[in-house]
Amino acid sequence: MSPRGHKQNEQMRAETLQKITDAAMQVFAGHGYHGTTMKQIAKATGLSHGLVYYYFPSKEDLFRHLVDVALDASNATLAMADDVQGTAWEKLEHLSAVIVREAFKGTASLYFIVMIQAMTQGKSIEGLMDHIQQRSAVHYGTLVPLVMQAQESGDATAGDPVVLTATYFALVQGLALLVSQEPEMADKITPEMLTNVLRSQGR
Amino acid sequence: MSPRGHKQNEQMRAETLQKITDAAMQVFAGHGYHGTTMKQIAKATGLSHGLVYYYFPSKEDLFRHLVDVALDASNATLAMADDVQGTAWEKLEHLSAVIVREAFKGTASLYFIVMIQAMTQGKSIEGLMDHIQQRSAVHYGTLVPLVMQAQESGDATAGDPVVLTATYFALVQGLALLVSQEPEMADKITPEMLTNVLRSQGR
DNA sequence: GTCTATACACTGATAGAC
DNA sequence: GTCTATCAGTGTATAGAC
Repeated sequence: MSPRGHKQNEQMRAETLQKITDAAMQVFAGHGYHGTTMKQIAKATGLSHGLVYYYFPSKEDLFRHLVDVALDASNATLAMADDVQGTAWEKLEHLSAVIVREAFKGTASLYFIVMIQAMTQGKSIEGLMDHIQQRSAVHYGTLVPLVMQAQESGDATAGDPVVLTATYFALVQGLALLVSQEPEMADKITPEMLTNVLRSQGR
Repeated sequence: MSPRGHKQNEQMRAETLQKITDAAMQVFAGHGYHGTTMKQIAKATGLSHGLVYYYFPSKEDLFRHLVDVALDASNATLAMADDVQGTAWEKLEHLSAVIVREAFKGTASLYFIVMIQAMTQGKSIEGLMDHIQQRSAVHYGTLVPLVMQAQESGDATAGDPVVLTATYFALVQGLALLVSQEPEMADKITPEMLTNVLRSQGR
């Protein structure tokens, strides 16, 4: 095999992997973990049933992969918020703007649904809940300090910053769920609606 | 059979029905619709597998029943908010207080999870989504007018009242999801956190 | 009303041809 | 790498005894 042949193979493999990931995200988001069959996923990719097992050893592994994809995306978005310049409050405003602009539309919106699926039916999947909890801790690690800074400057409302951050996440997830039911809502959500849960009265 | 015998039978029947409903709510909330087996439910009630089918013709019907129980509870809570005296804003504050006090603890918290299950994996259940959408419309019917009044008096923030109401519901659902993952959060949620999404700045 | 036993369909996963 | 054929296990639902 020539090096080029190798590279082509690897690229093909990556493409197929991506195709399976996308299709699986779509199907899982619609029917949940247990409600989704490997045949459905295979059909959605246009590939054969057995081939999916060639890329993922089991349905469970495939689902775990999707959860990690979703968590990676969340991490990336949160990390980005820290990179922009400005006060803590401005960073939070920017984060909210990015979420409203990107997270509720297209494929990204499915990430939230799959995460909710995992949270509400992941009991049967060994260690999944713990995995999510651990990786979610990273989210709090980046957002809580920002909220605390915003509290010190008087922009954010008082109270336990961890609870406040959790509320912010809760609203984002709730809105994602709403949009999944009524897609036309996606365009009506504004960044202010997100920041309002953090905002101190009188500002 | 004497009339008394009849009554006793009916009461027994009602009790068994309630027992199945409660157990099913618990199990479905933990594993989702497809992830739950009728055997699990039977085991949770302590009754036999076949008996559950004597009360509910199918797993689907049982699940539909649970969804309706949850929707009834939501309706009752919202209707109660309208009954208290005071301004529209005070009614909303009262509603938030009731939700925080009751909805996130005990059995009531399972209602939210089952509703979320239904929304995120109900595609396979014929007509369920439409049913939910229709009954949810009633929720909006009672809450939107309240929000509009609160906007006119300047208590609630401006913007499409329907979207604002949807955001309120989204936060409640998101918080219910949060509490299901971290029960200790239940005691840290305050009514103000709910009303904040509606509150106009400067009040 | 309640239980046990069973029929039947489906799904996750594997084996082996190409 | 990709496909088809197949198996073992499980789940819904029913039948029939008590």
